[in-house]
Amino acid sequence: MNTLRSTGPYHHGDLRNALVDAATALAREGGPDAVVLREAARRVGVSAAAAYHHFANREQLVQAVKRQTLALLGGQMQAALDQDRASAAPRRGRKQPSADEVARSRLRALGAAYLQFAFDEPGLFRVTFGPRGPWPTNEAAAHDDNVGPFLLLRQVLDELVASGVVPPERRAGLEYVTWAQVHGIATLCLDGPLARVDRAERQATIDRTLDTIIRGL
Amino acid sequence: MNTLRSTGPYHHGDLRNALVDAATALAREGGPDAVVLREAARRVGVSAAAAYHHFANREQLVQAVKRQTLALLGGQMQAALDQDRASAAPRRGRKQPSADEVARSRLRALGAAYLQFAFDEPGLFRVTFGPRGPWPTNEAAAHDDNVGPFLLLRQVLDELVASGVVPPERRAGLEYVTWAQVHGIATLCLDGPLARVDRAERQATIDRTLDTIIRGL
DNA sequence: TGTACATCAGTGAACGCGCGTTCACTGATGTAC
DNA sequence: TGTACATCAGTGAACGCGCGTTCACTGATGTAC
Repeated sequence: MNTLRSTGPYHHGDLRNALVDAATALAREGGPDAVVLREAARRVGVSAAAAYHHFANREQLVQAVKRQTLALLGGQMQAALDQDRASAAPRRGRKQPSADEVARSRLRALGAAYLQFAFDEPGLFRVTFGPRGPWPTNEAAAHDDNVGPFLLLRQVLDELVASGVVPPERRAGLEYVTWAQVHGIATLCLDGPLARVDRAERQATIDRTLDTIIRGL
Repeated sequence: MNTLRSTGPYHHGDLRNALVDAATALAREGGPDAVVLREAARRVGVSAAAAYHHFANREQLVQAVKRQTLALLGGQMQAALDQDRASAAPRRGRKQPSADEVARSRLRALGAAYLQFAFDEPGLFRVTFGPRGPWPTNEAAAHDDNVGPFLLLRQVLDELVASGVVPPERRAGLEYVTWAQVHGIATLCLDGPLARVDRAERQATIDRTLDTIIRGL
């Protein structure tokens, strides 16, 4: 057992990020109501007042958590797309999938990744897509190779048009229609009537929803 | 100006309902965080402690608001169905719509009514379908001629099967798929990226969503 | 018809809580000269 | 290389708030006899 380090250096050095991480952990553990500025400061080992050198108020801290969460979600959606591409790569003994099959598969992968995130991280999901404060924008969450969830969806929908699955005249606003479908089922599963059904039935409903999204294109 | 009635009768007579109504008004005005037991008591003109003769705790009061809201929603959905039936009634100079057209129209009316309710009553909607506490059950909200939103949806989906629009093998779980679609777009419009777009664009997205629901059947 | 009494539905004061935020302050850091 | 000083990033204590809930109580009601 080591000695407790009761005091660190006077200046933290990266307090802003530390607070966002602590607040994110709170959101993860307990959802919107659990994101408490004082508790985040406590976890970092700093006075509550110190937070006000980095955030104007609690709401700004929460917004930072939302942005971080959206970036995380974007990463997982990108990873799902990458994996989908890898598993569709030509191998001997398997026929090449057609362009429209590929595009459909990518949209499904995107939706499945969104739902997987909701189930893996219900607290973060509820904070990010809850009724309090604006939802984080794709632009705010995107950086480096992470282009953000919304742009990924946009790209895949464009592929669906290019491959002839979606008639161009139906392309407008399709981001929102598809997002709503997948978001709605996430909500029903997390907080609604599907929250208490068993895994298998829930998965069946999810599959049916993804089928319906594809069919509705 | 009349004299202020500073004191009423000692016994209220219908305090439980009065508290639920006051709490519903709070929900309507300010959403989940605004449903404050003390304030509901204040509005009714009664001590906060009196509420505890009718509710075990705040959560029970909120649940009552949710039930009342679901009943209200059910009423409006029923009204929308009635009106749809009336407007589809045979008149001279108009051809009789086919059974599958009728069924589709009814589903659309149901979805439109759900969305209209969300926009008319965002506070109630957020309380009822929010992440805190279970969603009210159809059974709890149904009474008298009000059969509840979920049962209405079920009935209309059955009509879609009967009229051949929906293949029977696709009927299972369809309540949740369609509910999710319409609920998702409500969420995006109320709290999400569509909250800040103008009415026309929002309406266009709603129409596209309803089209997509019908097409996806 | 009258009365004792159990029960019901209120009161008002208080408790304990933990939050967000502000304040006057101080220790640490870095830069101009 | 040293030093004065502005600035930055912390501290700890306090404020004010309003909430949910509990407590001992009292006024009103209805029922048994």
